[in-house]
Amino acid sequence: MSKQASEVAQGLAKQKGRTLSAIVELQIEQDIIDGLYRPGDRLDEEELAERLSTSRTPIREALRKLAAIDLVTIQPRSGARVSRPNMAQIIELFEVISALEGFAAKLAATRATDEQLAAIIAAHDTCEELAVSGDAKAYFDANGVFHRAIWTAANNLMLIDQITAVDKRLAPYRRQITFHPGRKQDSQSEHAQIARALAERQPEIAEKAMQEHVMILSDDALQLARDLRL
Amino acid sequence: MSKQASEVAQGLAKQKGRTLSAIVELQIEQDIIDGLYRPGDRLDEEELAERLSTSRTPIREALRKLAAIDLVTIQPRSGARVSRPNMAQIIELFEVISALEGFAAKLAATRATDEQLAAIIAAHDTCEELAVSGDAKAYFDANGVFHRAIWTAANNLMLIDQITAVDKRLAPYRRQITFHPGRKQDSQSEHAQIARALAERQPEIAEKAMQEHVMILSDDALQLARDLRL
DNA sequence: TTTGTATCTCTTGTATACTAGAGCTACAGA
DNA sequence: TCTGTAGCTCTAGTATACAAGAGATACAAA
Repeated sequence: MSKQASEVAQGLAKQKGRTLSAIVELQIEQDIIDGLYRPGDRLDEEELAERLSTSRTPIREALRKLAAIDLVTIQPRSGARVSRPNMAQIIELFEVISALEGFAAKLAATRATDEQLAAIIAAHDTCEELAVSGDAKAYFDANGVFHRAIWTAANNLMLIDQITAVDKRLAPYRRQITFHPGRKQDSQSEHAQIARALAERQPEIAEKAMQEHVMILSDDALQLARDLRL
Repeated sequence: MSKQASEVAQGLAKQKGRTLSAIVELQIEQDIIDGLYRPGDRLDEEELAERLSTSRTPIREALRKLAAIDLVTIQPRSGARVSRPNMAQIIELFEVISALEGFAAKLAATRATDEQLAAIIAAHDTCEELAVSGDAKAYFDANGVFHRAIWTAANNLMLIDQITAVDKRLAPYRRQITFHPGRKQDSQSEHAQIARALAERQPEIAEKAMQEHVMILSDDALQLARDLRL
């Protein structure tokens, strides 16, 4: 885990106007989302401090912030670990995000500007191409763009914050899902249904379609979590 | 602001198994929710440290955590203030919480145990009594109990976390709403509608009723925010 | 009077030193 | 061998010292 991260860390040019604490926070968060640190991994303060060439103070502040959004779990006098939700909690998180993303789709159906709608369609088209030709990683990224385009079209920044927060916690599990064979095709037809509902400005249909789309991911994620012996 | 808080702070018996940092966090959070610190108020580290009889370190960690959940806003090298969402953001937050609480009601309609349903009805009855006889503060608290009973009946802990997080941010605005004359009666009939839908196990109706109930609060909160010249 | 700038102050950001509790280790007794 | 406990070690929690940037202040020039 240390080699690659270390190099990334060295590349951290001291950014202006940002505190070390904030830079460290972003770095650790990204490492967790990227899977460099996996759920359950210990996050030793001194080790991190050395790796990121700072004192423990900014590390501690960063860990506290990550703990506040539940990406990290701190046991008093024992230390920080990457949070490892159990199966029940993963299901619950997917339920929450399905509700939030469903709501986003519902709002988007009535509020999306023409440009925002166009962006959604464009993202959908990209997914379509990559579903056939591209590699799994590319499709995963394109999928993210599609979803975020819908969040944006809801025109509610607080909602985006909220979805993003939950999304981060699910990242370690959600990441691998689209790699499953056959899933891409299914996902595409679901996306198509959602995109159509949005284009036709049908809030209820868009909401329901999105909710179901997300909950199907939940099943896959659970399978994955099971494979990882959670 | 300092007098009352100071006394509260002195009352902080050093709790076992809890870090100072955690105690301080809870204290500041409660002070914000209680309205002791109002949106926009400056949170001076040294002043807080003296008030709570600690060094700056636990204060800083607490403030960082509160900033992570957006209850506090930190401007680098300038300090922390109680977050002050603008009107648009308040509306957005109410939209988000209406979606989440609506979802909770929907889940509760199918998942609530008999005991949980009984608790909801009981809370509703308490509200009913207080709407007629009690003071505003008592009604506000009972209202909270009613809502939380529904969150609980959704049987999804992550959802509760999420709702709670948003609820905290709205606390300064939501707090005064039930004080408005006449609102209590309206609120009660809405509660009755929700309770009935839950008892009859009708998810869609419960969801819609809850969503509307919350969005009506939004209007009141906005009026309040306007009065406070936000 | 106003505006620009230099300096100074005051708070925050970071590092380091010190304290203390959790959990491991090793040894003694059953 | 197993179990309980003493103590030891190692990391986290807290305090304090030091650095640095933002914003205030005061003065000079237009």
